[in-house]
Amino acid sequence: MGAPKHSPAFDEARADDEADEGAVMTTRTSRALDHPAREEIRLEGVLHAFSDPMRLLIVRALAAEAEAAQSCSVFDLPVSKSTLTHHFRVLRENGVINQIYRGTAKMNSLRRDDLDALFPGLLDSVLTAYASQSARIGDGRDQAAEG
Amino acid sequence: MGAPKHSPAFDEARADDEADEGAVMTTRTSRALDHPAREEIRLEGVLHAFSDPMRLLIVRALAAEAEAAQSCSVFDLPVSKSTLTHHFRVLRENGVINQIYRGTAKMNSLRRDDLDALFPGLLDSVLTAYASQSARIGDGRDQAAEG
DNA sequence: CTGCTCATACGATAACCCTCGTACTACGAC
DNA sequence: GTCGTAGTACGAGGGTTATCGTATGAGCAG
Repeated sequence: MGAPKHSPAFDEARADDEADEGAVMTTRTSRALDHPAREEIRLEGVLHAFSDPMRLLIVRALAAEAEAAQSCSVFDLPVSKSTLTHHFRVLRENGVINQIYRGTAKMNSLRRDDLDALFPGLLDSVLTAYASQSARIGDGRDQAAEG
Repeated sequence: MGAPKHSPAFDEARADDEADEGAVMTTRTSRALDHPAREEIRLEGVLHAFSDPMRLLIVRALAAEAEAAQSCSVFDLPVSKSTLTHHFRVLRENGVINQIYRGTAKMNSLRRDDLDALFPGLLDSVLTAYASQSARIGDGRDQAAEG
């Protein structure tokens, strides 16, 4: 699989678009994260990102709160923080999510516009399919009682 | 990936043909291949099966000739026979395709009914997305000349 | 400044995947 | 029976992934 390797190149901080009228504006989102451009997103990469149960969980949670980005820590997943960081990175590098720093937190949101533009219906199909499957067999979180 | 591990005692299908117990034997395809039942098909597995370029090629070819199953050898893929067998197995074990023996040949067909029933729209989304992406950047087969 | 929290980086480990070549079996034709 | 064709099994290689623990850096509250 020719997944994109981790490139050490970092873009300059161009996160100064949010004009802050507040008094406190010491430092805001100085670190930048590199996301693939819309044209760079590959179907295989997106499908690979979707093919992990943990990441499917994340995507579903993100889709449920599409209007508001969420920090990495609001997810109640049975993995360590390191693993979570890994999964978020996979999702970001494959163009599935957008991550921006906001103070110490990092807010995540689905790149719905890009995915819908590139692969119409795909994200919805996957989300619907996942919901349907979770209803059938549970998703390993709180559906443990199926007998 | 935490999805289905490969058990060491998995490939028992060939010895389990049970043809002697009054089987009708209308055809000589005594070798049986184990496919997951519809309820056994997992979304992660299907997405994983789709997340490989070679398998995407196979799925597209199968979808193009949906009415007729095709043997493994009609695919003109730049991989060895062993690798092809591997990919077909992944597709079969994840519920994407159906394989039946027909003499020395093995006919492959998409499990469209099952996939559509379980995950409505997913297969079409993937096929459409793949066609669209192939038109954009080529898939290494027939879109090589874009200039 | 010190401490705290969020998240990353860095190894490290174990498992997995894609690819291959070679040897083998199953089926049909001669 | 012998041969050829279609596909598998086995075992290996090289690379990737998922998971973890621990150490580190960035930002905020005292």
